[in-house]
This record gives sequence, C-alpha cells and structure tokens, in this order.
Amino acid sequence: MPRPAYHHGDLPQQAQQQALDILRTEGDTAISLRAIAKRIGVSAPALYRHFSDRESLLAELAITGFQLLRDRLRRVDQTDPRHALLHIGLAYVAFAEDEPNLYRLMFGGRILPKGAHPRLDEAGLEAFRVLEETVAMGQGVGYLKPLPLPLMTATAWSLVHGFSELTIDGHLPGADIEPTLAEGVLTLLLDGSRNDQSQQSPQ
Amino acid sequence: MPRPAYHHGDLPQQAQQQALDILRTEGDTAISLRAIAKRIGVSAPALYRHFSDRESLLAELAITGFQLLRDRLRRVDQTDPRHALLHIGLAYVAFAEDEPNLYRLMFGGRILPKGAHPRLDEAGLEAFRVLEETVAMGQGVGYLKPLPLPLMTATAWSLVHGFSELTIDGHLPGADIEPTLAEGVLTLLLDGSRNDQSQQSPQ
DNA sequence: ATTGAATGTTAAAGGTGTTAACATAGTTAA
DNA sequence: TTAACTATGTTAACACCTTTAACATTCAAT
Repeated sequence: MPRPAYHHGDLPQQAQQQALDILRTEGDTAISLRAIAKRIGVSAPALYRHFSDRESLLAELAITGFQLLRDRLRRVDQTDPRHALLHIGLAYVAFAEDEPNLYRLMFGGRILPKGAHPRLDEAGLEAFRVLEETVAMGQGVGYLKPLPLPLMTATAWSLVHGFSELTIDGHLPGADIEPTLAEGVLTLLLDGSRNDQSQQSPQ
Repeated sequence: MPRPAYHHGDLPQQAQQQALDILRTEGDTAISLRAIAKRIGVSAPALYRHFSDRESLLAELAITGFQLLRDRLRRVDQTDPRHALLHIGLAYVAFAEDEPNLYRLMFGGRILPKGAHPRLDEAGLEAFRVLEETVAMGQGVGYLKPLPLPLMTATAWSLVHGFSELTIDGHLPGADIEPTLAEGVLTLLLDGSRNDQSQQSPQ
C-alpha cells in the first residue's frame, strides 16, 4: 500500500493538530483554513469535507482543550479536602498559564458562542463537574460552609477563571514577581469559606 | 458655514460612535473599517487619516469603555466599608452585563494585547485603582484582614472579573434564575475576608 | 495669492471564508 | 468484472476584508 496521493487518510486529525500548533505559536487569529491546508499540503476547500466551517474546527480544538483541563483537574489528589480544593485551583490556573491561547479560545465567548456547539458545551460541563464535585466533597466532610452548592461553585470558578484570565493577559503584574500569588488568592477564599473554626491562615 | 462636503468635521468621533454601535449590536468581529465608513458615508481609507489601523480604533473603543467602568465604580457610596465593597463589586458586574461586547473587547486579550497601546493600559489602570482604593479603605478602617494589598485586590478583581465573564458568556446558568447570585458570590468572599469577628453572613 | 499641510478620493494588492463545478479514489452490488 | 455510488480531493470564483499608493480637494498661513 504505497502512499495515497489523492485520498489523504486522516485529514481531520491532521487539520486539528496543525490548527492547535498555529494557535499555540501565533494565536487564534492566525488560524486560517488556507494556512492549515498549506501545512498539510492540501487545498483549503478540502477541509470543508470534514468541518462545516472554520468555527466548527475551532470548536473541536476547544473540545480537546476542555478534555485536557478535565484530565488535569482529575489528577488532583482528593484525600484531604483542603489540599484537594487548593490544588484543583492551582491545577486550573496552571493549565491556563501553560495553554493561554487555547484557554482563551475555550472561554473567549465571542468566537465560540455558548449554545452553538452542543459537544463543546458538554465538554465544558464535564470539566466544570470535577470542580463542582470537589467543592461538594469539601462540604460533605464538613470542611466548607454549608452554603448552596451552586453559590460556592460559582464563587470558586469565578475566582480561578478570573485569576487565570487576568494572569495570562498580563493584568496582574505580581504574577511573575510573586510565584505564590495564585496560592495566596486561593487560600484567601479557602480560609474564608471554612466551616466552624475561626479563620486562620496556616503558617 | 454650510455643511462641508469634502472635509468632514469630526470623522474620528463619528467613527468611534459607529464602531461602538456595531460592537453593541453585532459584536466585535462585525466591526470592519468598510462598515464604519459606509455608515458615515465616507471611503474606508479615509479612516487611516485618524487611526493608524483597525486595532488602534478598537483600542480607542476600549479606552472609553474603561472610562465608563471607572466612572461607574466611582459613583459607589464609600461611607460604609462593607456597603462600598459589596456595591463596587455589583457595579462592576452590572457594567459587564450592560456592555458584554464592550467588556469582552476591553479584556479580550487576544485582540488588544497588553502593552501595545499605552493609553489603553493607563485607562485600565485607572479603573483598577478605584477598586484598589476601596479595598485599601476597607483595610484602613480595620474591616478587612490585614493581608498584603496586592493579594487582596488580586483576589477581589479575579472574583468580579471571573464572575462577569462567566455570566455574560452564559456559563453560570443561575445568573438568570437567581438575580442575587452576584450578591451571594461577593458576600461569600467578603465575609471570608473580614477581620476579627467570627464569620457571619447578615440575613 | 501661493504654498503646504490636512483630509478626503479611487485603484489595487494580497489575504480571508466559502461555494460551485469538476475529478478521482475506494466501496458496494449486479 | 464492471457499473454505480459515495467519499474526498481539485481548481475557479465570489465577496469581503485590511492596508498601501497615487491623486484631489479644502483649509490655514505666510
């Protein structure tokens, strides 16, 4: 079976890979169907056999991004609630810092509007659930205040998402100077969200 | 002085106004120099006499956005620290909800990279300072924990920014159902950040 | 009044997503 | 085996975009 000249094999996956590569190195605005096609050695309209349009291709990219994020959050050790909550936050921020362009694509909003790509929304939910379950666990063992779960998850998610975005966009100058800013921010919320015992920040 | 036919008067301001109008109604991707020029009744290259390129025009838009945000935050009553902190957060979120497309442009990151437009960075800083001063005031009167100011402001800003983005992008479904979610999220952080007295959320 | 700077104009280059029409490779069925 | 069908590639073309170049008009100042 010599190399097929006309039919290509797995153009969809190659296209995604090249798009991800462009995204990482040059940002999402540099992702053009022509550029992807040229890298693969194929004509641009060929991509339309596998993606209905450019936005759908970006949506696939964002989906794999959410899967990467979800896997990363799942790897956090869940034995101790405090450790789990802190490190799931740190893992979240670390992902955004490692993949800033991908993170922006996932949460950009303007490019991939919520509701337009059901599988993307589902992938986002799956990542969110890891965070939600960890918060629920923290409440279940009595470590966190017994406030409504949606309220606590919204707060936690807002904090890590906001910190991630502000950091990768360079709005928090302390992020470079002080490598523990993320930990400090997370600890501040965490200590304030504890049940029973009077507030205390260890150390 | 009858209406000048060739020279236009104040093309820069009209261009900004039309761009803002397009941004609000159709999103930033719909902002094209051609569309702006057509609305005004002028040729597209004419805009290059007043803006070095498309990105600079968007930067001007973002600058006025930061001024609007700053003014809104300044209007918050600063007599009581708790009231001030809560309502500056609510005002921040309300701005993002009222101007989602403008807010995304201001904080998009991908379109207007930090450092490329000094006046834009300065405008952003001015808005941030209002938040920072309020937090400092809260610490000054002993209402908030005496943690480092950069840490507390980073936390507060992360929370309001994250909540705003997640809300306007539709990731927090409770935002519609429960109009007090913003207040709950802010109160959770606020109560956890209080000094001395044991945590309590006032009914 | 003439010169020069501002501010408009049209023409054109080069990039983009996307569709249409056509060509070829692989698969299934007569 | 050959015919038909489907999948997947091709080139050509359209409409739109930003941006530059070359030219025209208006205004301000010597």
